This record gives sequence, C-alpha cells and structure tokens, in this order.
Amino acid sequence: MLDIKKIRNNSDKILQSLAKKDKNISLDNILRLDDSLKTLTTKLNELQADQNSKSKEVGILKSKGESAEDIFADLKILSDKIKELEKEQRELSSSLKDALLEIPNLPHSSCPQGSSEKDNVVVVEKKTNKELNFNVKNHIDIGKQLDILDFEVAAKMSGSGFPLYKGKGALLERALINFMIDYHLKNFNYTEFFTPFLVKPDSALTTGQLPKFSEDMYHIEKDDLFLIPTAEVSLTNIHKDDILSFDDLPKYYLGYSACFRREAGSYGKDTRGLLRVHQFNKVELVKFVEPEKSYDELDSLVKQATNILDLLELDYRVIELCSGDLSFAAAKCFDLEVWAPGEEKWLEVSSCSNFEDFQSRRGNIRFKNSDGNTDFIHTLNGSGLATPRIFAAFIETHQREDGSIRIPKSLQPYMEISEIK
RNA sequence: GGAGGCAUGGCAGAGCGGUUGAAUGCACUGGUCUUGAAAACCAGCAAGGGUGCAAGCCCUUCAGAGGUUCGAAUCCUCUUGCCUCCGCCA
Repeated sequence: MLDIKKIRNNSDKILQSLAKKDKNISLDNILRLDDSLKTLTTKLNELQADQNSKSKEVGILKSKGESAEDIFADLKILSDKIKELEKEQRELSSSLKDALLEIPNLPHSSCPQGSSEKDNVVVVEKKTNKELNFNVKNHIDIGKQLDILDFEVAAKMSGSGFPLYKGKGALLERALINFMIDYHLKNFNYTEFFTPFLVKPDSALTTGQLPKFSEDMYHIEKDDLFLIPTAEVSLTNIHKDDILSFDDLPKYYLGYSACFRREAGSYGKDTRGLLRVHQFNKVELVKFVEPEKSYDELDSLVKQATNILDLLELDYRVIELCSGDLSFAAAKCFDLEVWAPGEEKWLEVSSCSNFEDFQSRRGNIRFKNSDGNTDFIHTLNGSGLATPRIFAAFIETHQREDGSIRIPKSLQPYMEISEIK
C-alpha cells in the first residue's frame, strides 16, 4: 500500500512512476476521496472538541451536585450531528482504503524500463556443465524410465498439475528441501519456521495476494481460509501489527512449505510435467530490515539463492526484471532461472524481491528506528528455492548416457547414494 | 462439538457511566550524584490523524464491529483471539 500523504503531495510524480508498471492506473478517485475525507474530518474534529468540553462541564457540575440539564439540549444536537458525520467518515475512509489496496507498488528507479519480459536484463549467466553429446531426454521421460515420477497416477487422484514423486524421486525431492534449508541455516543467520499452510484473508492482504488476485489461490470456503501460494505469506505475517525494536534487526526468517497455486488460465503454456504445477515445495527466505539497508539485503539475498544453484552444479542466469514485468507488490526483483537441457528452456526457480514498505503498510509492521521513532519496516523475500523446476533441471542436467542420474557431492549426504539408476 | 473464563500502553497490572489517554510496577531515555559503574533521587516515555514556520493546539484509539446514553475502557449484542474443563481424534 502506498502512503496516502505521498500520493496527496506528489500525485504527478507517483502517477508517472506507476505508469512504468501499468499505464492504465488512475489516482483521480483516490485524490477525490482523500480530499473529501480530510474536509469532513476537520469539521468533525471541531464538533467533537465542542462535545468534549461541554461533556467535561457536565462532569464538573455533577460532581458539585448541580443540575446540568441546560447543557443537555445542546449536547443532544451535537451528538446527532457527530454520529451522522462519523458514519460518513467511516464510509469514506473504507472506500479510500479499498482503492489504495488496488494500487501496485512503485518500481524502484534502478529498474530497467520496459513493458514486458522481453525488456528484462540478464545480469549473470553461468554455464559450466559440458554440452551433453548423446540423445538428451526431458524430465518426463527420465522420470518415467527411472520410475521416480508418475503423472498419470497423480492425475487419477488429483487431476493434472499435481506431481507424484516415487522411490528415489521422493528421496531426491526431500533431499533437495533439506539441503536448501540446512545451507541457509548454516551459512547465514536465519531462523527456521514451519508455518501453517492455510491462512486468513487478512494475511493474504498483507503480502498483496488479496484483494486483487484471489483467483490465483485455493480458497476453503467453509472456513474462509486460503491455501498459501508461498510461505512468504505466513512468514511475513509473523510480525503483522508488531513494532520491532531496532536492536532486533535485521530479522532473517526461513521456512519450507508446500505451495498451492490455481494457475487458472495458464493451460497449454509450459505446463508439461513439472514445469507448472498446482502444488509444489519451496524453501522461502524472508527478511525484515531497516529501510536504509534493504537494497544491500536484496543483493545478498540473490547471492544466497544463487549459491544453491552453484552447489547443485546447475547452469543458471540471473535476470533483473524491468518495471513492466514486476509483480504487484515488488519495487525491484531479480529472477533466477536454471537451464533445463531436456526441455531446452530456462526455468524460473526463484524470485527475489524488495517490497520496501509496501507490505509492511498493509500488515502494519513497524519498527523503532535509531531515533526512537516508529516507522514502517522494509520486507524482502526470495525463493531459496522452489523444487519442481529444480528437480526437472537437475535430472536433465545430471543425466548420463546410460540413463542414470549423477548426484553432485553437495547432495550426497542427504541421499546416501551417488546416482539414481 | 459442549460448558465456562479472559482480552487495557514495549511488558506486567489498576480502573466508580462524567475534569481518565488511562493509577502503579518493570523496561527504556535524559539528568543529579560517582574516577567510572551500580544504587538512590529527579524528569521524560503509546500510536494514528488534522493544523501550525515552530512551540503548541485539536481529534481518534483500552481485541474488532455494532448498539444504549447528553456522555462508554466501564452497560448490551455480535465477531475474533487466548485460557480451563468435557467429548472426539492423527
């Protein structure tokens, strides 16, 4: 959520900046509502001040045992008027808030300009694996041949888009998750969480999934709960409505979760096998940091996620998203993509974003700064990483001519085998 | 699922329908004292909004939403959360 004061005072600049993300945004309605609300509030405050002072007089008279009947007539009129204005104020401010919740975050000035993914910038590209000089298979064929993935059986019970990992495949999936969690825990100062997978609407509002993107999530109607599309939702809401103390910052949180996404409307495009699924596993990193440091924290976040790919011996690139390709809540974002030689495609396996104070305003997450004043904190998150596409790229990259899969050194302790065959 | 209890400032914890934004303690900040620290003493210390160059002034907020009343932290209703007991259960 953007700061209404900033919108009020710099509407042209803000609109210009928003247009880099979405040209169709208008602030007219918001400015109009804000103006009405301000006028109304000023008037209401005057009446309330009058009411307060007169009520105080009543208190004094009563304590002396004197009659206050004369004042009551005045107060009755005041009271009626105030109730009327208060109702109007409630309506106005809730309309204003609803409108503000629909406005995306401003892109950071350093983001490349552009309207779509075509304008994204490759900042790092690292291909260290040798070209495979045999008949390269894709992950679906490998999965079938080694009997580690079964999409047919999964579809029988859940429909398409729900992978079933089997045998060494299930082991590999579990090993990847544990390896990634341990890596971040051992090398950086993260606190591990295992969070709820279902959350209340308010939580999804904090991180920006609601109100605009309710169609993307699974919703349990009976209990009004949403299945989390990412652990970002639960991890960020740990501090909803909190005021964190400056000495406790930065806070680095990590959590594995299953992630659930409806992916409505994405049929047919890159949906084969593990490429786009409704349920997947992800280790998520979330940071709560002071505003001055959030861009340094973004850099280190990207590095931390990237290191995993180095250790898994995968080919990858880091993409800096252009303004037009940024998500709703992000001010700046880097995507990590791995090369899948069987699919012959780059697969997005991580998204590392700085939200600045966009989420913290929505979730009312604040901190006491070094001056002792409270201010909204900056939040960041990054996948570290999402498994299904890692899994696909992993078995495609490490496949051998004889059909087996090589397990890199880093992962061997987690699997206790050096190959899947 | 059934029965009951509770919800107040960073924390703990008072609070009669009326000069209560809210006693007190802890924590925190500044000062006095001290070579320094501790202790003691003094002072300050909620958030949000409006207005003003500023000092300041005004308004709102006692889980949330409604209601009663001239006036609500205090009374009523609903919602949410937590706790205790019973039932069920991996």
